[in-house]
Amino acid sequence: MSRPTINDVARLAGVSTKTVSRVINNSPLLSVTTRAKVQAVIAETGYVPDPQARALALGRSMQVALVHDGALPGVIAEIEAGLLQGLAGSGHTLTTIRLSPSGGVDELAGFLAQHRPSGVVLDPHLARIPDLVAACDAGQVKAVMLGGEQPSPGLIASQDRIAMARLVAWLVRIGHRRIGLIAGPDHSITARERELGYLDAMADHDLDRGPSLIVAGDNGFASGAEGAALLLEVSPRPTAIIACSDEMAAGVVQAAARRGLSLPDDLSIAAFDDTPLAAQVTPSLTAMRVPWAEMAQAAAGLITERTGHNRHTVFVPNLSVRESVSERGKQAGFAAEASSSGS
Amino acid sequence: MSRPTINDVARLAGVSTKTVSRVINNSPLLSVTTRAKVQAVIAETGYVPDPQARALALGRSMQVALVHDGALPGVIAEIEAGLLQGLAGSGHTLTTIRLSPSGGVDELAGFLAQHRPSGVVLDPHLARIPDLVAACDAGQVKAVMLGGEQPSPGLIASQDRIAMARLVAWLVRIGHRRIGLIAGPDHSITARERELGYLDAMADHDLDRGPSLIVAGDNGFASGAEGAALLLEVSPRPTAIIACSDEMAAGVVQAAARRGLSLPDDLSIAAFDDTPLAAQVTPSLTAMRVPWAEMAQAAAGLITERTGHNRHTVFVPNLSVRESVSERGKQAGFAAEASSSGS
DNA sequence: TTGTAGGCGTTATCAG
DNA sequence: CTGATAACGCCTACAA
Repeated sequence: MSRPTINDVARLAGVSTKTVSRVINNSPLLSVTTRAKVQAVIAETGYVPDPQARALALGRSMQVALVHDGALPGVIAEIEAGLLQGLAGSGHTLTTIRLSPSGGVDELAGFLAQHRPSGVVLDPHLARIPDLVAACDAGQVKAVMLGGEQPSPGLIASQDRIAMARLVAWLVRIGHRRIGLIAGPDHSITARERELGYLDAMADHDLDRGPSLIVAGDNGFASGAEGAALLLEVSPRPTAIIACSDEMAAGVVQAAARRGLSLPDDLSIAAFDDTPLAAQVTPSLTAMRVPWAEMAQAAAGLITERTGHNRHTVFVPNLSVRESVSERGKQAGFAAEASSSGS
Repeated sequence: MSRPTINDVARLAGVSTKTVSRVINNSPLLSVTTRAKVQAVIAETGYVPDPQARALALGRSMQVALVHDGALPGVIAEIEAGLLQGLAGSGHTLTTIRLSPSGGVDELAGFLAQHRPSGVVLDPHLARIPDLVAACDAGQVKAVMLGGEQPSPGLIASQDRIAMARLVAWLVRIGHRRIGLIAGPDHSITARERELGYLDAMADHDLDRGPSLIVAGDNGFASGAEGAALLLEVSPRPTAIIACSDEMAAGVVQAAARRGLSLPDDLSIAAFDDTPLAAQVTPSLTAMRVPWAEMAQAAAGLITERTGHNRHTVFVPNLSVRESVSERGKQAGFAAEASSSGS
């Protein structure tokens, strides 16, 4: 026979379909005996509710949508992995949709209206986040945003600003004074916070944070290389460059190497995010690790859970020390030890 | 009012719902006038069919599932991008599911039975591909496999074996004789073909292809580094190493750099796949470019199309020349070099 | 605590 | 060519 339906189960268990339905949905008002009886039949028959039928009746499909625009594939991959793990066993399915860089709002609204997912996870680097969140609210869909400092409902926060300040402080402590920054795109919330963290810390330490030390990037590899070319021209030359993404940092490495600099002795490089890429370039990158996968997993929980338990939704990045940063001042003999090595 | 349904459209157009249904599904037997009339109403009302209801009635949901096991994230990202593009505008949605490395067959079968996607795309590096394909067939779901030499229905082929042979031939032409290989995992079809291509070409050129020149990897970064460590011990030392994935090649770079080798002068490195990673390590990797995104797009077409037009489904990789390979002088002194730079 | 009737939006069947 | 009518599998009223 084909797949059993709820009616088959009901018949076999000698109850009504609604009772079976209640068992499936963990309705609290059910006698222990009927529940057990029904569950036995379910187990026997291998019955699984049909998501399509449920979606039709409910007006809501059991899928969560990951929305991104194709930027920072490494971060997206981490998020996807985290979501997949967080969703496993919840009966939810992961659907990925890619917004065209422009006019994504209508696309998203259309998708929501048509597919009515139970939740949406927004890539932290997405432009126009506020509009997108609004679209989700309008569509009665739980939206979860990843990244951002302020803990708020529907936000899995990461303290990037504080983390960046700590990174700078650490560089200062090991002797760096001229520290350049390759920032991310303005529209990215996390990119802005990282830049603010840099400014905070440079001010705290009373260091030069003039515009010549800050160049704009778009989080991509090429813009990292271009940014490095710019920063390596300023004089006095920075002894360290922080890039706001792993890809840009990889670009800095390549640009520096092509100019004949020896890394990390002539230039220290620090990255942010710490996706697998950070450990895979040479020299491996010291990077602030943003736990994207864990954050995504938490996001999955937020969407899945019936209760709006806003438990542990603030994450704090921590430093992965690798090879790309060296001490400054004394002799650069202290080869950085790989405290945490990637896969 | 809420979203218009097919009935609203029917009423407004003064026809039956079935007629509207026929319009939506491009049924050939429809008078031009009624079709036009209905389409006008559809345009006015902004009617969009409900995928859930359609899925329930059809017993098949308009989604295609990308199945992978988490290995080679770079390749998966490319495939995902290609699918997203190929699916755009087709009304299909992309669902990603991750199989646990073991026992994935049951997982997949369960998913198919429950969600009845219109198609499944299988990651080329997945173990147990045959079982998975069988599961798809059993579930009446179109399965498309990416990679593999033999063009066959449901296969988007890539001539990896030939491409690898060409890569080797090219290395030989520019002076390399001792060429090591870091192979991929046995269970991967593409990995096997790449290894065969290497053996073909080495035999053609009558070069040493003894077991000491071939080490097994798992496509991951770490295994590339480990493989390199092994290959750099054999004597005479290889002047070039081919890694069967970008990640492994990146590992070779790191391992070589840590031993103080200068790249590409002391060692040439070639990669396979040519995901973004290949261009982002330093030195940038010369790599055989496998057009995963295009292949995935073709896969999407195969699933989407009503007709089984097996058009252009064989792809051929081509070489991206970058920095990691250098010509080898005719004054072949591998022996001298091997002894001079032994760790 | 459990059952009955009806509807969610679409498609297929089978007449006209 | 077109249109009633019955599924598809589940869920939410409303009763009992």
